[in-house]
Amino acid sequence: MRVRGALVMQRIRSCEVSQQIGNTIRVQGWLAQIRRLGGIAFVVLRDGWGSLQVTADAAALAPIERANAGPESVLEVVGQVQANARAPGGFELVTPRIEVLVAVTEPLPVPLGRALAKAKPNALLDHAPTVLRDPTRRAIVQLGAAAMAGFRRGLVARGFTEIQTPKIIRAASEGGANVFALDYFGSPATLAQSPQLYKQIMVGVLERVFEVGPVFRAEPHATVRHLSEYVSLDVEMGFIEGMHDVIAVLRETLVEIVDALAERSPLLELLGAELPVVPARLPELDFVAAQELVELATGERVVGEPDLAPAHEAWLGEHARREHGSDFLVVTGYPIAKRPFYTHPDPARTAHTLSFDLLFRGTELVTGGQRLHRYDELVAAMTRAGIPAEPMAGYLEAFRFGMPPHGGFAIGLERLLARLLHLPNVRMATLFPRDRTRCFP
RNA sequence: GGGGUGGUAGUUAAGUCGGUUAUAACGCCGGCCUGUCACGUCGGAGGUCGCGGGUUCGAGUCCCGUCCGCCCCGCCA
Repeated sequence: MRVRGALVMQRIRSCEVSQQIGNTIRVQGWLAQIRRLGGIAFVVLRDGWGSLQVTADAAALAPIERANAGPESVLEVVGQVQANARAPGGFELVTPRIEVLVAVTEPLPVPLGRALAKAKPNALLDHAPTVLRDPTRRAIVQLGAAAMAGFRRGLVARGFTEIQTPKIIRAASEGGANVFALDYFGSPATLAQSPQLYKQIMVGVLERVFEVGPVFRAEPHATVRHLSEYVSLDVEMGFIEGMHDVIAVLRETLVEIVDALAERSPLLELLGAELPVVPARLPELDFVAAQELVELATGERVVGEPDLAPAHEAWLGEHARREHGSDFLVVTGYPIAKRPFYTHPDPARTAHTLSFDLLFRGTELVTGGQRLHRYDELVAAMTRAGIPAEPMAGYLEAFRFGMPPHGGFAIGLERLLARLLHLPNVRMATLFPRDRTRCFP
């Protein structure tokens, strides 16, 4: 191994350095910080996997001084890995030879590090391209990746096939006018609010399917739990006996997600996250019973209302914590008036449905349920909802030619992360959030 | 769409009853410091107080208008 000459040393990633004790290695990354103590200085080098302390004397820092290289400059360092109990992680790079690959000479718009915790959300989002480099911000991204990996792993193990459905579609998938319209070669089209209709069609093909992908909502809401574009973790499965088969898969999927997150415990610790325990059976509450509980506790008149208000969901979240020791609560049997046309009514009480919401720490995280699968019933439901059949011809074709009893659910990824990590705003769980007033960076 | 609230240095905030040169912390720059890991310490630079108009001897502060953001509700994951 030679530092100079025809042989180029292999680049070592920060996460591999602990296996290189005693070796002279080459590392590359960003200058996170220099702590100067006079004759000795500690250079913190960050790469895509973590960070590494480089211990340098004044002479070794000369290239940085010459280039006037400030925070976020891109560096290459060749040095020897030395075990040292005084170094973070128990090792450091000594006798370094530092080369400045890209010198950054202006201060960051939002300094990384401890100041970040106090910055306003807007400043963080405006400067996401650099702010995301902060270890706490990128940990959120990494945990999101882990959650998606757990979701996929669990479903694949249960015989589900991952699909990708179109995001440019003819008609609104959920009904309602809150869709983004776009020009499709001169014809009107919209961005998909949900893969709902397509994943149902695919139940007729593969029985069990799932999708990880973006959905688009043009609702003019402005709250800490809404985005105009978010990632939906969608599941749909055929040949169910009833809604509880769907809830069972949801529970198992949550276990898989939590397990995958648990494998990233350093990231969880960095963010102070507490993983929820998924109970052996998710606590369930009927919609009307939930309303009665809220009414009894708060004195507000809520029985008879078609939906639960966010404040009531928060109360129910605390109720689940108190009574069941659970961060999760399944609310079943929502009124049919507030559910989309494809929702299966409850045969025992037709004003209610075989559908459910999953509350996670008091926030609506999942919606799911059993769907209508008989063609005639579906057409009747569409007629009642005032949905024209013509744009839905493809959807209806699947049902005309035999669909089994089926159901599914969708998890909002950013909401999961926001509640998991106690983020004040769902926007903080997104790389580049889109909302009513933000379409940049 | 309705309601509430805010805009002061790169970032976060203070600024009293309208009164002299608009403060502080972090960040940035410079000095000192050989085991830091929120390093410490001394000094320095950095401002169209969102914008426009008005009241006043005098406006960050009061009034009117305007722009932009944030939070809540409706709706939703």
